[in-house]
Amino acid sequence: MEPTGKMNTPVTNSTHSNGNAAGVTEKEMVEGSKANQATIAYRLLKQDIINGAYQPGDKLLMSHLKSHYEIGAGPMREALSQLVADRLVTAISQRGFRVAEMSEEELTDIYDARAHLEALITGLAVERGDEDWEAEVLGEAHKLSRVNEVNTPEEMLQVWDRRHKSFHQAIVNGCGSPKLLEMRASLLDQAERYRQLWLKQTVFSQNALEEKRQEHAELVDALLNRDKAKATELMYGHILSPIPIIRKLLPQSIPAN
Amino acid sequence: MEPTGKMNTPVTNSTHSNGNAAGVTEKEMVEGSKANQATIAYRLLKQDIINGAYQPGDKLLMSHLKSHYEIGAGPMREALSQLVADRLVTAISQRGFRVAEMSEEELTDIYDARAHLEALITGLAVERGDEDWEAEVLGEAHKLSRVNEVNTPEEMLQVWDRRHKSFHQAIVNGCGSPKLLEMRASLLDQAERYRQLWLKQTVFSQNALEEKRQEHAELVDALLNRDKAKATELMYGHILSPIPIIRKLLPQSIPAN
DNA sequence: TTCTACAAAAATATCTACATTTTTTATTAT
DNA sequence: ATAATAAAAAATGTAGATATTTTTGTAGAA
Repeated sequence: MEPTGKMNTPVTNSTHSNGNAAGVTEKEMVEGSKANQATIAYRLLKQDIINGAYQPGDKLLMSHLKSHYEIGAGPMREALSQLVADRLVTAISQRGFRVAEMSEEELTDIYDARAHLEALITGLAVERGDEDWEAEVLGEAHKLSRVNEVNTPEEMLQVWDRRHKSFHQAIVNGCGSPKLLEMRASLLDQAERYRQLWLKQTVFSQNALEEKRQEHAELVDALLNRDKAKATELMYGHILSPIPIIRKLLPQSIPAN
Repeated sequence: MEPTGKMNTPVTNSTHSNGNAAGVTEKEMVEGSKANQATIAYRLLKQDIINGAYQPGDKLLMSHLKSHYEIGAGPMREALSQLVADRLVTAISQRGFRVAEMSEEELTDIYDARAHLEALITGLAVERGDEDWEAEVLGEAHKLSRVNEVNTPEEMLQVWDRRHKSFHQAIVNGCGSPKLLEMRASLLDQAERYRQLWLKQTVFSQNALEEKRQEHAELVDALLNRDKAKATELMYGHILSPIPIIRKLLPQSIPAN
């Protein structure tokens, strides 16, 4: 099956004019710049899978990947194995790689896990967050509430999504645990394809947007009042709320080629 | 620096006489057998890192890895990237791979995250576990309490560790969330090098062993009584308890070569 | 001397092109 | 239809080429 929709195209190693004026250490410079082929492939492919350029279950033919991304088989395999670890791709030895399937079962599990984890982390943030954390949360909440003066619907979607993510990120950043944040990030990546389905429904409905605004306001209120019980409960519900919408939109798994 | 201690040696593809008598589907057979080179490398290297065959910070020279595990650079890179995802290895582009450092900071973070997560999962298990779950927990608890009639100290260590792990696994299996279990497993892998330090101290001290027995008994009691609050609290404390011991044993990070 | 800057050499990491193995598809005979 | 076989496609692995980093050595300046 041919991939659908717009897809990433490899950039001929964006010269990335590393305006290295001064005050940048050797290490910082190097780490920021030239990634290896495997890393490039990983990023492009991950984006394309999340954005739906490939369908769940699609076979990821090495010949196609090589020519499309202009990357050799070795680095491409490296990228693919990483995506397997991320659960966005599945592999069977000697039979190659496929885009991970989506299912109602997985939807339920991911969101259940996310809700519990995000609630846990939020509770810790309430206990551990300092004034800077409060300020960040408030600031991001404000920016999110002001996503109106935007141009196209497409832009609206992207801006709202970006700020919504930042808002939640600001909240959880207070938890003080890098490991919990890593796990949360991983789960969020796994949820991303499902989230995309919900996003369109929500951002383009004044009703839904207003509802979210309300939830966020209550959340901020509980957070700043350091009401742990209320904050965790609100967060739990907030994360679970998209499930019914997504369930309706979930593509029926057609036995992919 | 030369790797220390006993280390895995590649097996010349264990012919693995696949006694495929009957009733085994094609798929089941294939998936169980021949893993590719990258997978083999991943398993061996992961074991060696966890078992301390390499020191934290050790450089993982491609030339050494290739010759020692008798695996080419391509598959080896694939394995290494996966270990980077597991946080057991770090990578810097064009400068290769190193065994991840260990630190008191990370110890604290991992155990904090583990304690919260295991408590969360235990709470869910109490709510969601069925009779089979109860039976499994009870059974594993019993087997763990009977780790006496063993031979060598080395065997004692291994048997106790294995059964202790199974006991905890039986508990969390009741939570009903594959994703939460995955995250827990990942965190457990990351904790493993720290746990090993604690294990020797515990298994070879009658005092410590008795204490653990006590904790486990209380835990089982709370679980079977479906006392969620008590079970989660006990579990939280149980997971955190090794920290002081490990902290003392933690090797001082010597700037590795 | 002692330090610094530079250049060359060596070591290392990474990638590519091709060889090999395995699976899948097509074809033919039963 | 079914099973066996051959051909094609695909996945995986290897060896060697290329690019990058690190080390070493040297000459000049302080």
